[in-house]
Amino acid sequence: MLRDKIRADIEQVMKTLGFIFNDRYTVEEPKNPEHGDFSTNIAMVTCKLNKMRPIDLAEKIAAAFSRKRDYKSVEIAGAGFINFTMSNYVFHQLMPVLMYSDYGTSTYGEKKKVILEFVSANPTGPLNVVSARASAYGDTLFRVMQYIGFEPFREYYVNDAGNQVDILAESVELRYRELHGEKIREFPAEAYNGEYIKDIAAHLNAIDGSKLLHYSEKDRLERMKNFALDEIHNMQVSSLDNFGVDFENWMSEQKLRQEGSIEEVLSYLSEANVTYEKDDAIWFESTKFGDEKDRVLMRADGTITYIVPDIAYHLTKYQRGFDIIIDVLGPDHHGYVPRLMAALEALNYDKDKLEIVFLQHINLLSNGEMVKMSKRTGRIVTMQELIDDVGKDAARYFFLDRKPNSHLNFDFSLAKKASAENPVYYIQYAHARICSVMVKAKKAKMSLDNFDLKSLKKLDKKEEIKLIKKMLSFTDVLILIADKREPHRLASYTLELAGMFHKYYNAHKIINPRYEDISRCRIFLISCIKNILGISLELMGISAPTSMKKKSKK
RNA sequence: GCGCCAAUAGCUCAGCUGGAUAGAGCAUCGGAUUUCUAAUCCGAGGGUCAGGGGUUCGAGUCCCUUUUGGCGUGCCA
Repeated sequence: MLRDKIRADIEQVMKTLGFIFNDRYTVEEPKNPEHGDFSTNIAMVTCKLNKMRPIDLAEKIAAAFSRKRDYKSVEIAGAGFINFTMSNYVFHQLMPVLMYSDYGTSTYGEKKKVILEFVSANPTGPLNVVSARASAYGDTLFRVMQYIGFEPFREYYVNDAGNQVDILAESVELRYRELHGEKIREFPAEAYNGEYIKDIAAHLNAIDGSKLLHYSEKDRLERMKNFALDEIHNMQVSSLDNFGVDFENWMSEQKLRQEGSIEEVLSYLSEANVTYEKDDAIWFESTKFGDEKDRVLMRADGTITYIVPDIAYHLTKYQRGFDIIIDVLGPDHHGYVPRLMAALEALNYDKDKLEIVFLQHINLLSNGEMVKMSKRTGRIVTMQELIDDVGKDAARYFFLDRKPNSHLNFDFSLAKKASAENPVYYIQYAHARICSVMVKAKKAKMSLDNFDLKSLKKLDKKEEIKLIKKMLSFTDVLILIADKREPHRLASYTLELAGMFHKYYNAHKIINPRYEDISRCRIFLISCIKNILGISLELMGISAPTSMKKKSKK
């Protein structure tokens, strides 16, 4: 927010002085507070353009700034940095916006339509912790984008057709027949073997009883497939709901197929002249577009491979008019990107609109030992278990607070124990603490009614200015998150703000009956902090409690 | 073999389009409550940013290379 002002001032000075510049320079907040509030490298970046030594150029620019009231001091340091220290009133003047309940919103996104596809786990079992990571990531990115003026749309693609779901049906069938006294000697290795399959079979049996035994195999499996898909879908929806995640749309592959999209894709590709027949199969010449080998579209037996509906699905994203298409995928899918891109290119779609974000795997540990997860064997830790044990808030924070592209180790048993030490409590505590102080303030008859904004100048402590600065940078953080698709930055930002508050709280008394003016200014300040913590938590899908229940110490 | 991703403190991880003395939490050790919630705060120790080159005023960040690990390289999805 302030950064824009500094940039504008810098460019105005450069123009007045007749110096050449481009937008390659930066304005940033130096780590070292001795270097002022903001710092720019413009003299170093443009010295060659202006044929001057960086120091000399910096001198001239700084001199022009010294006449501006908003700047307390402008100094040159290092190889040619220009360090700005703002007058305190600049911060104070901006403070009222920090109180707005929609502080940070903007029109930055220009109503661009964004489709965010995430989770999209196979409908063959309960969601696992990997989906929890995807949920936390996708949903928070969605909320932030929406907050700053994009028009995002959450979508879950359901692979409810094809091989995997046939195996699902067969797995249910085995358990069903078991219920009817049949002994299954050896459960096939490729079948789904989790307890939930038994539950589904039992549920189905409770409804249909033994009548399915008299169906033809085809009809029976069809019934089992649809029943299981339904049950699992409900399980997934409920876990996601418990995690605070909703989708605008669930796109069914079955439906896509029924609508004839498969035939469409096949004919488009053949019209584009990029298919051929070999070994009785139909191939897509994806190598023409950078893929490492050609891909089969239709097998000799007339069934299609998964990539056809996948292409069809992606075409709908274009046809529905999205400006930005974001796929959030697991790392085991990166091999498939080139063939998808190849298809888009072959069909003349703008592949630059499609962005793929890869979330790296989670190494799940239990008591320090690696847990191998597999849906088939049923050895998985489900998202629901995670929510039950760690709590929605902590779980969301935990999975959000790391950049998408790094692997992460998650010790499940540790997380259960350590939940009280989770940073999310630190943040929530800051929020609750402020609420509590405000209740106290009310009792002390110190309200913000008739508050004179001019008195804010009494907030002149170093920590106070730092806090205001931090809050003013919130708008920049949100933009950065949306642009770089990195919602983990919100977790870090919120943690930092909470930390700054806790330090401030310990260093300075907020309510002091002897200094009512200052007290009221401080109440104003912490109200702003509370506001922004609340907004951040809401964007992360984490609750903002007004009080914390004390847990007994161990 | 080829391709993608990663490697930062004992552990888990940050590090904004390249910026000045690389940070936080946990763990370890030592302190703080006549005071608005101690789920807090203050302090200490702890680093060859995997190794080596390069680009430039300046590299944890960009490029090349080596090493290590994960994943991919199906007519599974």
